Amino acid sequence: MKTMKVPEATISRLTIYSRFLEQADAKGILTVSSTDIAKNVGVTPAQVRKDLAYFGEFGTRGIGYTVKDLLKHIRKILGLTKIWNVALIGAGNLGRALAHYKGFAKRGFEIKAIFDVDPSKIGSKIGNINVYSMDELNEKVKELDLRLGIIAVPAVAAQEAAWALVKAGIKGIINFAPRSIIVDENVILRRVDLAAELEVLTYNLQECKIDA
Amino acid sequence: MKTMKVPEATISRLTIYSRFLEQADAKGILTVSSTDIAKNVGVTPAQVRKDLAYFGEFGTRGIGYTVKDLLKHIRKILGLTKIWNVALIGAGNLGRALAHYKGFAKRGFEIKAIFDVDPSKIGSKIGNINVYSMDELNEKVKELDLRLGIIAVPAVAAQEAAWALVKAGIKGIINFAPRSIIVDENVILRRVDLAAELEVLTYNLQECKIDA
DNA sequence: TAGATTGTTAATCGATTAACAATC
DNA sequence: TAGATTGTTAATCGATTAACAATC
Repeated sequence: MKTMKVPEATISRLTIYSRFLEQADAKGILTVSSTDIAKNVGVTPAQVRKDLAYFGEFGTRGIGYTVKDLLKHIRKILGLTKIWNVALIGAGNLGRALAHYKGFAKRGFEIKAIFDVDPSKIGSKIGNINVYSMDELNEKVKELDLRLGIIAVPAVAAQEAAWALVKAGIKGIINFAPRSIIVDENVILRRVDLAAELEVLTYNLQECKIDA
Repeated sequence: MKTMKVPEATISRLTIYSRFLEQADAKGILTVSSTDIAKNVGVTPAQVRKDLAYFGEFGTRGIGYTVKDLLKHIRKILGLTKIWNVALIGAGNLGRALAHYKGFAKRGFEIKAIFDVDPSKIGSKIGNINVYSMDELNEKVKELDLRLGIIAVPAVAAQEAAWALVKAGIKGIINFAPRSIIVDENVILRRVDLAAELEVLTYNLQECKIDA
């Protein structure tokens, strides 16, 4: 293994491999080959081995990978060995759903506080998470050790929410609002545009004339 | 313009460009340059022009692009000139949120029916959308002209939901469950893994030692 | 040992960027 | 005309794939 720049796509795939490994582990499978992983997640075996090779040698030639070991290594690589506390901005429909979503906690992400500008929501609870005023963001980030931010506000409010998060010291943000936002360059920003996913489908469907 | 394979990434960027153009149009801006677009969405101007060049010549040298025209062209390219009816599988928290999410309807995607296996949910409504039994999927797909499917069920049920959608004739599917699924090769499948997005953040945060 | 599978290199493939003639 | 900006080509960059020696 030589140290070199790891493609972003490799990181995304590592999370996908880890999903498969969790399933395999749950089924009691002890060992998997790169081909097993590849078949399940829809990539080539070479791709799997290359992705892992950026970080070390985790397998045994002739045998494959020990499921539990590889899972542990990938979790370490992704920084998932501890709990990450999350600030959620926006207590609307999407925000409420994300607050309830079990998949986060299952992977070590805990939404510890929700923030909104709507006075009728401030002071309420979603599940057992408090909804605070945006004015309390700085304070709560420190108090609750919030490290990540999720923006689930309307498009017009997205940039402001991002600035507030950055100002409060949050270094990793996911933006669910359908608008491009900018942040300091030492902050990691990812965009999830739900409608955009559907739009890629419609492009492909009409392209293939399936729909003509 | 020569006809050649269009990268998937180009399609995703077109949706992002269209978001910016909508904002610009709302502000009354008549013309934008590739540099304007690029700055806003975080790519290079050459990238913008290349992406558009796959589909035609939409600009005027020395001037730029007419906002309304370019928006219309991109919508046409993406197949957004008509309404797409959507089947949503799963009436849990995530499903409920997606059912309420305004961003879909705003872009011509209408969730017309929700399906679940839970008898306590079947027959109820989420917003004004009926929740049906999975047994009714085939029938409703025809009756309501459903073209796209969204899978928002637990991981263990995802593959079964996918098969049901494919069997019902759905040709484009978005999978929100954190599990890889397979579909017929004439079906377009996209995966949205919410926790995976956070995991890419945590990788980057520990990588940069911001967090050491 | 023979069969299987890794880790790694080199070759291929594809996407992005830079540059510039065309032209408004 | 001079300045601006497109459309497009060629060059660069990066990621994927194929192949195979290493080795269990």
